[in-house]
Amino acid sequence: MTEKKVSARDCLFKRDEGSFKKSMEIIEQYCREHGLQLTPVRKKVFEFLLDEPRGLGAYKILDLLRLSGFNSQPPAAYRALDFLVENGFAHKVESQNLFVACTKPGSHHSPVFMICKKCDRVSETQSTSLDANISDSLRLSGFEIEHAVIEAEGICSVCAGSGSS
Amino acid sequence: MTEKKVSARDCLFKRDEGSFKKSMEIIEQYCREHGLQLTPVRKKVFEFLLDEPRGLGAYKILDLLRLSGFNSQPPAAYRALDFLVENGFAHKVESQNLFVACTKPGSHHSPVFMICKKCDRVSETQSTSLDANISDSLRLSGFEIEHAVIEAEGICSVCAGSGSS
DNA sequence: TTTCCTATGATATATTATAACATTACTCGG
DNA sequence: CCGAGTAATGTTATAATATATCATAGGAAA
Repeated sequence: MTEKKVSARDCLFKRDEGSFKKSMEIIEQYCREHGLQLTPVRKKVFEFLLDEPRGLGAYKILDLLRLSGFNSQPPAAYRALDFLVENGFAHKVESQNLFVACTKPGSHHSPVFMICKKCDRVSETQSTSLDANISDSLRLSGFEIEHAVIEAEGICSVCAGSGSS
Repeated sequence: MTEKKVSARDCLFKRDEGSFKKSMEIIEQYCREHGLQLTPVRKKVFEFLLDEPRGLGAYKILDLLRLSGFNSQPPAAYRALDFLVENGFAHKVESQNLFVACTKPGSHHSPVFMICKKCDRVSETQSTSLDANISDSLRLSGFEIEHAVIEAEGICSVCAGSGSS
């Protein structure tokens, strides 16, 4: 299992500074406009998520909080994540019990994820048409969708291209 | 939360005997043909799943096994579930940590679920076109799908029709 | 019979998540 | 300033979900 994957080191990468800063600024503005409190813990957790394209488990986030001086307990991490998820700043990847930063923070939507089995990167697509298609299909059967979980596991284009099957 | 849902009693229902028997016969035959051992525990777990349209958690299954005289421990339930899932007789509903019987046992596929928030029933759609659509959409972005998790939460047609919003 | 393989038993523990109640900090009306 | 109300966080405990590990049993095959 570990053998099939590239190392964490190989895979870990930072978003370019611009993208990172932009996401943070977007949610800061969104919070100001909507009267939401982007407290230090919440902001820190969002930073962690922005910084890890493979997503983070709640307890990994808890570790990171502690490393940042937050002497937190599990509920602190889950509360921050609840806040971020409820307000559309982050998503939970249900099939992996991971949390990821949203690529369109503040816009409430049902995300579509692609999870690479080789590098573990979680990519959120912008495919609203896909989302709409699913809604339409199920609505035809009389089902009213409130929320959809769509998570594809496979090999991302980068890993497929690298040929090191 | 409990208030919004119909009672377990109201929602619980048995599949008609014919459907139940048919699913069991299908997997029995499939196992014979493929040299798979449908052991008593595995068969019992599949029966439980067939009997519960709302899906069952692993520990609920463990309870049921014990009530059936199986003095089992957690690994026994998970092993039986692994067998059923691996062979396409059951699915895991990732967003709910539940297991359900497959409506097309033995045919390996990525299921599409509709989960009703009112009655908790989990329905698997037969929409291969939808599945194909998702594959196509993501493949366009260079992602090779191996497995897709598609789970819609909302209100089923029965509950929507009953009007007791 | 011995070996091998598959399944199960049994014990322990890891991982993920929440309940419940206490405390802090800030706002707002008085 | 004071006190009430609210939102967030602290704190402790525990629930719920899942797996690692090693032991045992039982049948098939050499």
